[in-house]
Amino acid sequence: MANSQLRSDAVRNRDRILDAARELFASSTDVSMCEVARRAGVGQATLYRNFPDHRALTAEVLVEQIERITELGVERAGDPDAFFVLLRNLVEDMADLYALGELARRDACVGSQLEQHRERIAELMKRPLSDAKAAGTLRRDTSLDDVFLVLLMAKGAMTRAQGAAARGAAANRALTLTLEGLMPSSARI
Amino acid sequence: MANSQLRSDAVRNRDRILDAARELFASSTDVSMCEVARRAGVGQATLYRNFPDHRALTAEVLVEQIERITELGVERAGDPDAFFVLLRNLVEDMADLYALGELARRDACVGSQLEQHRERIAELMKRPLSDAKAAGTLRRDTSLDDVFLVLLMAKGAMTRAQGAAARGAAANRALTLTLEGLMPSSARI
DNA sequence: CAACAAGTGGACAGATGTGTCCATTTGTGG
DNA sequence: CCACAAATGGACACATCTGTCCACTTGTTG
Repeated sequence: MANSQLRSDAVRNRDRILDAARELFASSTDVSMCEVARRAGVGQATLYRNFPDHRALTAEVLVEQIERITELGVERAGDPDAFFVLLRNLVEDMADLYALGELARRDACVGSQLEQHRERIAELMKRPLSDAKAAGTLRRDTSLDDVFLVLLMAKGAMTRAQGAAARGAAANRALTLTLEGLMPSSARI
Repeated sequence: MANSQLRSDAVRNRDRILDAARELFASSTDVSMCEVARRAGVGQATLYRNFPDHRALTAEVLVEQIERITELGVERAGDPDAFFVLLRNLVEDMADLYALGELARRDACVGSQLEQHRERIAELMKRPLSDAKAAGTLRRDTSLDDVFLVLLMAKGAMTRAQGAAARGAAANRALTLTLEGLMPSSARI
């Protein structure tokens, strides 16, 4: 590990910084580096040596989130209704770290890091998507792009909700609407 | 009018400021007062006399948008498929002034002004909503809250789209998904 | 336990944004 | 056309955030 070259206190500080960042990013989009440092109980120099700028810190926390989500997903990969389970999981994870997605979008870390995110989710959902279509539980014209659209829609649904619980509820309702639709089947085109 | 008490050049400047604000707010969420003043070709003092702070300016532009949207809607009020037409209109309007919604959410102008917005849209959609349910073109368990959820979802769908056209497309796809659902009717619960 | 390099904290410079102030300009009513 | 109040513009004081620097502290290794 690269970590083994770090002094023990340096490792501890790095972890503290990431913890603080995770906590702060979860609830608010506008967090200054100064604030992160204070919350972590370290000086600014320490923060900036570990993460050269605001973007780098965001990226690191984002990557962690991605890892967690994809790991969680891989387990269900074979499952017949994996598509729906995974989708719900993704959406719920977003509810936990709502502000982070917001942050990632604003910072230009978006370019490299978020594309990676996208790629991994695409990889994760590909099989379940075609399985669900084959099983007849999903409309045949559903595309991978639609999956991302649904994620964004769920994210939008959380906008006005306060607190992780309310966000989760809103996201779930949004997902249900998207899956089942508002029109009765008899009125469909 | 309160305007009749203003000097003619003052009126002109006020309009210029609002024009500039509208233009800038349409494309970006992060606009400084300084920038608005420069774009409008007025000094900062002029800007600040008309709108005491950032919030006041946002609110004014927001109110204008609300007026336009609701007016547009009132015309179709009687129409049998008014619900769907209005929903699509609202969503498309949001695509035009995407950043403004974002701005409104961030500024605490949300409290009073955005609640008003909500109220007016609620008033506007109430009739069409129950008409559509009565006509059988809408699921009977659809609530007014769902309408707002759909708006937020459409807004979310626009997140990654660049340019008004792309945003419009994303929003429309989102609306279609929400109305028709991703599941084939045979697979519904 | 000593010596040294790795690591640290807080002060600081520079950039950017907000809102205020006042000397000067410009419409307007008589 | 004049006098005056309304309106203006840009400088400025104040706040906040970013990222750097350096004198000092602390872990580590022999």
